[in-house]
Amino acid sequence: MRILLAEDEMSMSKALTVILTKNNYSVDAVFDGEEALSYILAGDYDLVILDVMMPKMDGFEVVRHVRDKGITIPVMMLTAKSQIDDKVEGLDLGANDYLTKPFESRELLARIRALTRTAASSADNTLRYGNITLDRASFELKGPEGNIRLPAKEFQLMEYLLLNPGVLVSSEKLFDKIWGLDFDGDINIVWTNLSYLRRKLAKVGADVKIKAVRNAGYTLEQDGAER
Amino acid sequence: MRILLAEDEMSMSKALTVILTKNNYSVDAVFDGEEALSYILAGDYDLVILDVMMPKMDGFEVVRHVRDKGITIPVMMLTAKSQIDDKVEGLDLGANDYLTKPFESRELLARIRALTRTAASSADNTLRYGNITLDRASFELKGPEGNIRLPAKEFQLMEYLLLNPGVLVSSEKLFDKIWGLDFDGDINIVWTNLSYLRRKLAKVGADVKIKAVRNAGYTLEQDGAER
DNA sequence: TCACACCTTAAATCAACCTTAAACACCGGG
DNA sequence: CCCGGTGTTTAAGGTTGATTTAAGGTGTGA
Repeated sequence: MRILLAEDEMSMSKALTVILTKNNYSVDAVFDGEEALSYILAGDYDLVILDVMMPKMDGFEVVRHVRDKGITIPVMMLTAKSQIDDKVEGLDLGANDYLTKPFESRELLARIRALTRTAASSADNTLRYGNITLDRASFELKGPEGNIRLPAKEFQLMEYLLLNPGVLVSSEKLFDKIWGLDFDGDINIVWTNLSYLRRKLAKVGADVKIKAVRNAGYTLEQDGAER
Repeated sequence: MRILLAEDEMSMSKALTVILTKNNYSVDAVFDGEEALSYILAGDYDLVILDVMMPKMDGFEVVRHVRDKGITIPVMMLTAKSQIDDKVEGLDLGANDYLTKPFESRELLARIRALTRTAASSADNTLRYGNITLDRASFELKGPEGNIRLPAKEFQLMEYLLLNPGVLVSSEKLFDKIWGLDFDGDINIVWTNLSYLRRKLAKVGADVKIKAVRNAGYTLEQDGAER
C-alpha cells in the first residue's frame, strides 16, 4: 500500500513516516501543497494524508484540484484545528476522512484501514484466497502447513496480489506500486521478491500460485482451478 | 440517493429522518439490528447509517454480517460513546466512517457526501468479430471451443485485423505497423506469424478466417458471410 | 510448366523471467 | 561502538518460451 504524506512540520512528518513504515506502508513524504498535488497526479497512491496548513497550497486547495481532475483517491486530512466548520469544509471538498492533531497512532491506523478497505478485504483485516490467509496486522502468511511472517516487500507483493486475485498485473505495476516512482533499481527486484514469495507459498503448503504471463504480468491463481 | 437508517431511539431517528429528507435523501428507518440486516440484504441502498447500540443485534454485528456477504455498501456508525477503542473496533469491522453523538447536522451531511461520492468507470477492453473475441487486457483469444493466450506479435496482428474487419490490409502495412520501419528482417516474418495465428483461430473454433488476396494483402472475413 | 507469391515447419536465436548467492544497509543487544 | 541478524538490492548464470531465420512446400496465373 502506497501512501503520500503531505505534512510541512518536519517532526510530525518523521514521526508519521516511522509509524506508517513500521506497518508496511510504503510512504512518500512531501512538504508543501504543490508538491503534494504533483505527486498525487503522477504517482499511484492508495491514500493521501494531507495536512491542512501547508506552504504554497493548503490541504483544501490540494483536494479541490485533485477532485477536479476526477481522481477518486482516498484523502485523509490532518489539522490542529478542531472546529466543525473546518471539518465540513474539508469533507465537502472531497476529503474522505478527517483527523485532528494530536491523535493516537492506533486510531490513525484504523482509519487508514477503513479508507483503503476494498471489496476483496474482509472486516477482520485478513486477506484470503484458496487455502491461504494473509494477516495484515501481523504480516503473517498462513497456510495448511505453517505460518511465515513476511518481510515488508514480500508482504506488499502478496497483499497486492490478494487484493486482485485472478487479475493480470504487470510487473511494472507492481514495481511502481511497491517501490515507487523514484526508485531507480532494476525491474529484477520484482522477480527476486516474487521468487522468495513463491518459495514461502510452497513452504506453507499453499494451493495458490503466482503465475507468470510472459510479456504481460502475473496472476494469482488457484491450483487445480481453471476459471 | 437511498439511505437506510438503523436507530432504535425514536426521537433521534425522527430527527435524523427529517434532516436527511430535507436534504433530498430518501430514507428508510428501521429500529433494530436484525431488521437493518435484512433490509440491507434485500434493498438497494447507497448508504447505511447504523447506531452501535440497538436491540437484537448491535451495529458491529450488523456490519460484520454485511461485510461477510461481500457487500461493500458504505456504512456510517453512530454512537454516544467517544472512546478511541470503540472507534477502532467499528472501523476495523468494516464501517467506513464513524460519528459520535451528539453531532451537528452539517457535519453529518458532509460526511455522507464524502462517503457516497463515487466514481466508477470501466472501459470494455475486448474486440469482437464473428464468434471470437480478443481480450486486450489479458491477450486472450476466445472462441466457442476454447481460449488461447496469444504471444505479443500474434496478438498485435490479430488486434490490427480486428480493428479493420473486412478491410484489405497489405502485408507491408502489417509489417511496418507491427515490426516498425527500422526492423530489417524479412517480410516472411508476417507470413510465419499469420500462419501461427491461423492455427490458433482454428483451434478455438473461430468462424472467421484470415484470407490472403494475392498481390494485395489480407482481409479478416467471416465464414459463410459475403458482405 | 515455370515463376512468383504465399504457406508451413523446424531449428536457431533472443529476451523475459527465475533462482541463487553475495553485497549492502539497518537495527537492536551486548 | 561493534556485532550478528534480518531484510533489501545487485549481480550473474540458468531456464523457458517467444521470435526470427531459413528452407522446402503448395497453389495459381501467365
